[in-house]
Amino acid sequence: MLNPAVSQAAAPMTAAARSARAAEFQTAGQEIAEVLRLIQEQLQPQRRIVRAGETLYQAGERFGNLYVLNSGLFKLINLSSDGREQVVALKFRGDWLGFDGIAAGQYACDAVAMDTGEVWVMRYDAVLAACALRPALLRVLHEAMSREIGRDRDSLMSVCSLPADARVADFLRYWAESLAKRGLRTDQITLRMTRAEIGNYLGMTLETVSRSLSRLARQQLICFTEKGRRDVHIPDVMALVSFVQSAVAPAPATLQ
Amino acid sequence: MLNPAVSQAAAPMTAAARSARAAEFQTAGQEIAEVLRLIQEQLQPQRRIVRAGETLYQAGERFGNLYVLNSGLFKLINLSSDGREQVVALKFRGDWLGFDGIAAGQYACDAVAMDTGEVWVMRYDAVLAACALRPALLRVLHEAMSREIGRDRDSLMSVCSLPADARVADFLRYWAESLAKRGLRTDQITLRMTRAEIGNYLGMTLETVSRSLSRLARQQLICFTEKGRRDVHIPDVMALVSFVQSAVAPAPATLQ
DNA sequence: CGTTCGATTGAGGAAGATCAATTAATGTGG
DNA sequence: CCACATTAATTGATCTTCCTCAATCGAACG
Repeated sequence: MLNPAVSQAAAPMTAAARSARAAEFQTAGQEIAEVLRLIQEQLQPQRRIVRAGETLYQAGERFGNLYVLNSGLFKLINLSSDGREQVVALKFRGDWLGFDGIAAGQYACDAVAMDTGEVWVMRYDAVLAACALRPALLRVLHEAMSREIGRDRDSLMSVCSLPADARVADFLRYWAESLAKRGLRTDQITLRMTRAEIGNYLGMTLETVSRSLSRLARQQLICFTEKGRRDVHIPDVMALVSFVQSAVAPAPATLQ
Repeated sequence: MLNPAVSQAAAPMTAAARSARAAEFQTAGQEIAEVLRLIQEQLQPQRRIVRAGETLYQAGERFGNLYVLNSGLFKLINLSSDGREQVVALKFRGDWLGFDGIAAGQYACDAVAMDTGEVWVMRYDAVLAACALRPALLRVLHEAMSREIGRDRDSLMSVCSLPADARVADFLRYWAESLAKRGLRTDQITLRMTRAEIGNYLGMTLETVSRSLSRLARQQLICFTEKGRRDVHIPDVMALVSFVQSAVAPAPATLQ
């Protein structure tokens, strides 16, 4: 978009940087588990099993609950007043859902499960009451909201400043790192979105998504499993990071 | 981008819809004033005058304060790990700043004043303490965070689903409505951003911003004042809304 | 009054959208 | 389990939007 697309093999990363990143994710995974434990203890939330395609809440619906994802995967679909609709966020284990409803007293988007999962349901009032007794819980709540703000802005930056291939690469990186932070396998990703949905999320057409994935595969940054192109194997997440960087800082022209 | 650009004069809006929208903004303006009063009473924040160009906090700086804007105008500039930087949000009277710092314990962006203004400075801990005593304050805080999440997503949608001209129109509409909600004059806007900054915020080049503004002016959706092209006169905000809609729902082909 | 920075406008080119055809996966009823 | 229908994905050809490069103009400022 703004920057020239650079189609090049990615630069490698040092082993030190690699293990630092891995350690960071490991502690993050522990934190997520701790937070879930705290929520469970303090709020005794109602558990709800959702299946792929089920809607947790819908845009316009009266706000009242907050949700925490214990397992599974959600997409949030925003609708504008003029009828556009778009995937604006993805939610993984440990993420909260429903914050968007607090401001106006009604949810601003649809929360749709992309997989079977378990959601913890809590009345917002009950959360507030528990927070009043347990400051740690309030801190956790605010951290979650703050993280959501930060993530939304990162999405905006990706869409605004990266060319299509890098945007897809950054999307895969984000997905892989989200799994890594939760202690899940990161080399094999099952994309539970169609090309059209990915494109909708990233601000491009499904054809461009398909072409970008093909190009990334041709450059060995990803590979498809033998059965189906829904599963993506990422041999090295850092290579994706480097690829995005190389697209931003185009062609250093043998500078050192 | 995703949708075909439609260059047409905008459809008018009913007087009823117009006044409903105006009333909505008036009550919003009162709410903002009330919220500011509540904050002032409960927190007795330290006041700080900022001048255009001054930085309230910077990315990476240790988090500790939250801020509320009593007057003036701020931009938030996000920086990615690979060096890209982008305007990701604008802040008006009554808006909070600093939420992005809660999650990681350090701010994630630069907050830069675009105008002389007054900022209220509060320790995050002090805010939490006050919230513990006054549930209304906690509600206000959460509403502000929720609104920020919602706004960020609207930005994302605009960038992902609108062609350049509509994106600029939507930007002007957002700015005008932000002023309207605060009881300020909405027909005359002083853009305190260069074309380059606007383009950076909207994900397009400064030339495209310039051309889009020229086209909007040619269609009488905006006009420039005699002195300078920094001031934009918007004769009818609703016409901008209609223009964006017409770009989304392309050419109904004389349907009715 | 020249210098500088920002804005405008034009010409050409490139990334990505659109249209279209083909192939692969998924599902359905017999 | 297969034939068929349906939906998703890929790939190619063409067209549009917007980016890039460049020149000009205007405003602000020392």
